[in-house]
Amino acid sequence: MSVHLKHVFDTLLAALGPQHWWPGESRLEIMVGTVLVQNTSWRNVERAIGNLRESGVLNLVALLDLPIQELADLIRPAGYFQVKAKRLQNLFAFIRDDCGRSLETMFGKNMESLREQLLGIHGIGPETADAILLYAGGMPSFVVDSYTHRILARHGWIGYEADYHEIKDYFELALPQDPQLFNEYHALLVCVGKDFCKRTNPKCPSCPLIRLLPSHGIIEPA
DNA sequence: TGCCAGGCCGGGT
DNA sequence: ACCCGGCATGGC
Repeated sequence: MSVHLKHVFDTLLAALGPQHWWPGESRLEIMVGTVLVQNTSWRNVERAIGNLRESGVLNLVALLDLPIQELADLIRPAGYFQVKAKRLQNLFAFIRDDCGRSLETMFGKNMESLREQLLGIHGIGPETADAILLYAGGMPSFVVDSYTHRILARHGWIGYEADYHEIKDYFELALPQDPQLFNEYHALLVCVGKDFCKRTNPKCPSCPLIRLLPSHGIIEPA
């Protein structure tokens, strides 16, 4: 199995090249992006982050003082802007109250305990927590998303009923705990999803998804 | 024009 | 333990 997943990675990397994730110029910007991108296209998130940057509030001090309605108005293009504004404030409050307003302190924590703390924040679920750990913190926490689930299930590598942590374990138990590997792997899976999953019905098990290099070990769905 | 996008939460059964 | 609706903008 470990040979299998590493082989898939090598094949994807050779075919698609490094993805240079996560897009963003600071750890704080990356964290903001992980919340804004929840069930939303990255294109829309870019506009929202652009608004924050142009307004000069893309820093912790400013964000901690920004009234929620002003925050919501700035992130409007990302959709769900009222709930996401609250979720962002919850995350900022965690950094303020439980990390001494310091990202150094935040990511100096033990990964497992920090993950549990992040999951305790209202609006931060497993994917967002893992994306923060991996892409903002450089910690080896594999990120699972809907593409990952669909790609693996349609190849028959996992069942459709597999839950988030089953899939996370599937990768983490088979691969070395290398942040750079986890970083690139998740990014490549999303890239595959974007390029090959467009306009497919995720509820249709026979819908063609992956046509990438079957001769290299990535098989066609049944 | 309807469906989808790098989720998550709360209420109902 | 599921299943479902709500949240919302922009692209194709």
